Amino acid sequence: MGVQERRARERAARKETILDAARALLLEQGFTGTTTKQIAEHCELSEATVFFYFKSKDEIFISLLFEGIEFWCHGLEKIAGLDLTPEDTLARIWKFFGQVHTEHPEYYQLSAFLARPRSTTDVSDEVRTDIIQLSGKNFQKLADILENALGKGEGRVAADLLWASFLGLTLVRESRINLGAPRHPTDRDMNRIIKLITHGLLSDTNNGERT
Amino acid sequence: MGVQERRARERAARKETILDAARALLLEQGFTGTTTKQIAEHCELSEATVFFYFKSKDEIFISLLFEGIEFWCHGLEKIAGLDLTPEDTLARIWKFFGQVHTEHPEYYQLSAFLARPRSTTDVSDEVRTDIIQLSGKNFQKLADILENALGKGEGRVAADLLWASFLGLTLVRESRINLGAPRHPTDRDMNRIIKLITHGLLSDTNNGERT
Amino acid sequence: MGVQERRARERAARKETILDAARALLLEQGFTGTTTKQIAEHCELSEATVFFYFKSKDEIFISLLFEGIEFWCHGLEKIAGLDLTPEDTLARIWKFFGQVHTEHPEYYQLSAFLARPRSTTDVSDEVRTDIIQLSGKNFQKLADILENALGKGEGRVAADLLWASFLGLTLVRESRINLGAPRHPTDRDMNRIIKLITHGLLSDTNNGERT
Amino acid sequence: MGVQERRARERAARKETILDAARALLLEQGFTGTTTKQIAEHCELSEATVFFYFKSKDEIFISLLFEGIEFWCHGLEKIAGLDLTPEDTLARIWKFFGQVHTEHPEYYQLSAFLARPRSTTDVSDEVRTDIIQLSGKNFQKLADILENALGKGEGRVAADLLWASFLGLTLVRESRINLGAPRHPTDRDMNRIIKLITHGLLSDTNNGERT
DNA sequence: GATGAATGAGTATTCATTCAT
DNA sequence: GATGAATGAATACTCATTCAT
Repeated sequence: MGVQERRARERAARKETILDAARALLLEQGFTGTTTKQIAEHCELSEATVFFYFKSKDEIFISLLFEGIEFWCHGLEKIAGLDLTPEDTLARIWKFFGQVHTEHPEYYQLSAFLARPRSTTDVSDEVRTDIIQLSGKNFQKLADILENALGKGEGRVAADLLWASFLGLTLVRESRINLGAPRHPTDRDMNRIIKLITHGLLSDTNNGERT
Repeated sequence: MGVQERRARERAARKETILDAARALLLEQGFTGTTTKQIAEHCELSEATVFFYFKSKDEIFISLLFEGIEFWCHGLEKIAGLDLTPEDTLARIWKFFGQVHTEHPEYYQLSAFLARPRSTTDVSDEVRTDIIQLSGKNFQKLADILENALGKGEGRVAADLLWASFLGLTLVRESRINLGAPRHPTDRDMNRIIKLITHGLLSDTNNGERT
Repeated sequence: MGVQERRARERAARKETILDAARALLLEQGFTGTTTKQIAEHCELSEATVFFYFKSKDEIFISLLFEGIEFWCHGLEKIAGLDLTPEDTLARIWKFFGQVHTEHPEYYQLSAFLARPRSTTDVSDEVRTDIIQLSGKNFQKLADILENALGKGEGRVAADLLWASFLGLTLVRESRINLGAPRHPTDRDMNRIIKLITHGLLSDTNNGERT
Repeated sequence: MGVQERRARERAARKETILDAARALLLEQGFTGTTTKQIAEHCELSEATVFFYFKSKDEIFISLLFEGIEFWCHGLEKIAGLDLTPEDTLARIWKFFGQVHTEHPEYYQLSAFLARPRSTTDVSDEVRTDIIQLSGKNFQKLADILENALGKGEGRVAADLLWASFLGLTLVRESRINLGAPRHPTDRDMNRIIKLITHGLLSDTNNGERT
């Protein structure tokens, strides 16, 4: 028994090692830009061993994605359980986004991977459905939290705004050549921005459907 | 002379054809995912001809980037020349972002391309500097426009917020599998969001440096 | 024009070079045993060049097969046009089988290739249908020739017997380790055998359906 | 001792399991087309275990071959012991060939395997010699039986003819795409053919060495 | 005995790029 | 100018085999 347990633990550890390598490389080079050889070298294993643990390159990145989705799920559940003022709720969410970015920085890139249109070895429909469903649930949870905090049926739009802003800022911040600002947004900038958004969301009394 | 002129025109036209093909493919498949063969087929030329007009694959995408930067430059200059209320300025900028996305949708993707760290045929330092400088100027122009409209030294932060929000929303909107919301933000959502941002930026009186 | 013609000729010649290499290797090592690298080395081209002329490994071997089928077709047509005694007809056919074996010795092996059950990049249904149809026509032609010579509705069975005997003898003759006889059948043996078969077919008066 | 015996029996049984799997796969996919992983999966063992019982992939197929050779040997001895008319002898041999094909259908394919010229882990010379010797003995036995039945020094040629015809017919019959006849030879066809051959062999009075 | 893990050497195929015509 | 032909270096993935437990 002890043997089997240890084996399972070791196996899990190796898998995680491989995922860590893939994560790092994905961030720097994107999906097509990352090769299985690089991944293997990065974790000092032979390519064949990588394929012993994962059936294909795709499977590696899908595993990464599921890890990210789960991280989201836990984080949002924790926030939902807290009892905070609207302002603090927004701040807390923003902070959580930062954590996602710290611990699963590849999460943003993965959407690009899944967006590939006609790739050959494409993700199976089953997996695709799982991803969509789980992601959808996560987003709904975020919208619910915001709806609770803000009321006014703005939860969904607020979720869009927060999530997209953070995503955009993150991308800008990470790219080595900044196509926009001559310096990347700092943490202070980020704080300033969430305050502006908060302000917009909270003081927004006279909204409505005047498209 | 007339002959030379015509030649130059034809040459420019051919180059544009190639760039159009590259643009379309870049959007669907990313930089590493797009092959020179695909580009050649897409514009019904031989690969060798593509390489006659552009020294390398990288050069094609860099040209694309410069086109985008120029588009930005013109657009922002036009906006700077207008005399609008703060609210309308924000709306106008948001609308312009939409135009960038319509006519140079690849612009967002290109940052990923430039972010590659150790690519072999890497962009020359000279080119890199050009890109940074021109992009920086553009961003500064945006910040100036916003500073004029809002005052309070918030131009730079406002520029970050607007640009990042739009970038994030765009990415979310374009990805085929939505990792966030179960449905992609609509134009209506986009409008709603710029209103929220506007609100935040304009009514934000008691801001300051209380991180 | 001259240029294009020459190009076409050169192209055809190169293709034939590759096919020759493939033919030789197929005979020695079978389909899965023959690698594209070997083929390339054998005709002193790079692997990439081989793939420039043929879309895939499969395509190479299918081309080989079609060459063989065509060779059959021509040969049988010629025989059908002759006016020979039954005995000479059989001898002529047997001799033709020998020619097939000399000039397209791989033809026999190719059936094994096509027999592969669940191969991934399998032959397209279209191609498969072509092969079956053309081969079937060839066989029918053989059966017709034999029916003309022998009468008695034995054409089909005679065709089976001749063809299978020759195929079997050829395989036995080519294998390096003989699983049967301690020496391989010689040309003299082959002649002796066709005489025996001829005898059986011609003197066979009291046949019938007494299974 | 009882323990040792049981062990030996179990060991033999395991080996046979592996050989059965290899046999089945060999038939469908050929030697190079069959992988040790497939063999292991087919008999629900780990690959490592397969390699515990057999030193190499080659050894597995060689064992298969020796089984076939032994089957031949027993079968021919039995026939040699019978006292039959020439006609019945031929029929009996033909029937035996059918049994070989039923119980050791891979036997035919194995010649191809052994024919490989420069395979890396090639069969040792010792083994090769064994195979040749044993096969040779078998064939000689067949020739002797036929010589006894037919006289006239035709035993060897008759053996060639019978064996090759059957081999050829079998191959044609098994291939999924028939390169020859539009339908595969049936049992009835097979019977018809042995009658023709019999006829040829028995009534052949005026033969001789007039090549 | 049995097996999970590990790997060096392949395996078909693709890619960006060059060059002679 | 334009292109068919050619290729070295990759690229994802497989294979037979070994070894520690």
